[in-house]
Amino acid sequence: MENVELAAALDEVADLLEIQGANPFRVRAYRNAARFVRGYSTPLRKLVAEGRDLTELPTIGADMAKYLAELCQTGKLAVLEQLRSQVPPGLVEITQLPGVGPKRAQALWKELQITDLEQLRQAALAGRVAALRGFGDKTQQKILQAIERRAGQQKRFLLADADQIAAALREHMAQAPGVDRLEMAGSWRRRKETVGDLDLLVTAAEPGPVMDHFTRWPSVAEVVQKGTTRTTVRLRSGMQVDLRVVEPAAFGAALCYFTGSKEHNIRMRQRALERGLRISEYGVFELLEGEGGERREGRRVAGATEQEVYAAVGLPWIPPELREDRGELEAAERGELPALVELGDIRGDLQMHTRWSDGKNTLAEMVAACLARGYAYMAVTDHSPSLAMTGGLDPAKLRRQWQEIERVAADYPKIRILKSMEIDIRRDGSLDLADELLEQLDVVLVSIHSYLELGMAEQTRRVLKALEHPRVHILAHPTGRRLGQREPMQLDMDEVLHCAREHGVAVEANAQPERLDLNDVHLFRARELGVKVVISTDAHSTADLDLMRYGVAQARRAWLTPKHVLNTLPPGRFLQALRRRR
DNA sequence: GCCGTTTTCGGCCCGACTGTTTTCAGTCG
Repeated sequence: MENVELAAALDEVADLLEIQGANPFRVRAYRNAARFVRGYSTPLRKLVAEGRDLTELPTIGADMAKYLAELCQTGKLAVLEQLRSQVPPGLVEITQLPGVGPKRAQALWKELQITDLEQLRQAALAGRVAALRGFGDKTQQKILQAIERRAGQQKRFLLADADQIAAALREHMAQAPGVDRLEMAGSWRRRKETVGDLDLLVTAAEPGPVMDHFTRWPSVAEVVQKGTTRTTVRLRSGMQVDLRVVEPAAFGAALCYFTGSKEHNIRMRQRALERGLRISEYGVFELLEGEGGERREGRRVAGATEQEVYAAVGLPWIPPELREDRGELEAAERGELPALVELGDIRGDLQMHTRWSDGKNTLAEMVAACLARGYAYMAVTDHSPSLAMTGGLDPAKLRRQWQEIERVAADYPKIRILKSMEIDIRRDGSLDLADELLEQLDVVLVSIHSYLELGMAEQTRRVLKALEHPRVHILAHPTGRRLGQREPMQLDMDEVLHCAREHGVAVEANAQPERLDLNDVHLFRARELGVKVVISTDAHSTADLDLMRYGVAQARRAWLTPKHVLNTLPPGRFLQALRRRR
């Protein structure tokens, strides 16, 4: 059982306990554990198999350790089975409706015997929901609307799509009356692979006109709520946007607060309390002891900038990509925050396609585009023959491509064009190109495009076999996932990463917005194990070369510095490092 | 249920908005 599955089980326990009305702190304990497990880079099943003491991990106490071991060893969790028999699982879906939380879900269940969305819809249509205590006509109406459009509203957006909406929003809001500063916060700023909503933060003398300007944006489909400090709208695209207006003296505190993550903020506030301070979106305040021992807020000691807020609790500024409570506060405390890799550090792109296979641009166009981006080298990685539908290159065609590479190279002496190929890993783990040709390539990139649904054992063996081939340099988009479209392959990633390290093979951080493969958690694990990483765009056009920033963003979320990323090296050292096998 | 130079009990982050209420609970981020 993989970490994400363990986390899902713990989250479901939390959901069901919450509907039961359990102690909220107990519920939180399950959620904290689930969140930790989901983001933890080492598979817990391995630690369990080794008999390690899981209670040494944060958020895991005696009970959680027992449950995790049970899940790893049996695939089941008795506590969860029991809860499912006590609480109808359909209620969980009901709590996911906006405006319906555990309390109302429980009322619907106990008072009206409602256990799923369809029953709720019927009850609401019949007007029985509005009659419940704590509900009313408006709530009933909202519930109905939420059920009707449920499919559209749950989705998360690819980071690249969110970027487009964010840019348009920024342009509109920059023209709002009296707007001074304007920043996008939230998971967008932390560069998460998908974004659920956008948080826009502005400073303005008067909030009213700014809120009005915001709700008049043509892309707005519905104003969800509107106040003097916060307004929420839903766009025609389905994206929800929150606008907050704050005073300049609180801008940094608000930016921290709305950037999150929630867990990072909680740790920051706890840290503040330990120092006799209180952090809110309005600033960092002294806490004074009142007459009766109660604590009241004193003067504001920080708030205008993020740097100030962190400094107030004795920390350096922490890059947004790290704010996930994955050890960044501790690292900041020790003065060991990583100097994260930046787009400008990248010296070459190592996966791209041309018209020789399924790319849209010619080789010469791709070379000129790479040069324009300041790269010192690039790898031309058209597909191998078995991917017929992409126009994969057979040996004869490959040799003709080499001739063209040599011709084009003569015209572009400032960039090194590396002969390469994205070679398909066949079902049995063998490679879709003869050894004799592999030997003539500068860079050998391998990846899987077929039989994605094999079981974990077989799929893992297949990849390991490919990595053991002495000519292989890079494993591209290792899990094959496509966000929102295709689940990752069943793959024992820890085995794969260990094997990659053993054989000196680099793993790719594919920058395609719907791939981002490996993801941040796997890249973090690669870094821990000392596996080499390359960041590549997998470009199919010159424009795609600009996707590099999405790969870099995920690498940053994985704490990678330039020294972890091979394609930050100059050409000579890059090739040396790439070919160093162990 | 977790956690501890405020340790084995008693805490556990903070504020805005809405709707249903007559002073606040529920939900959300």
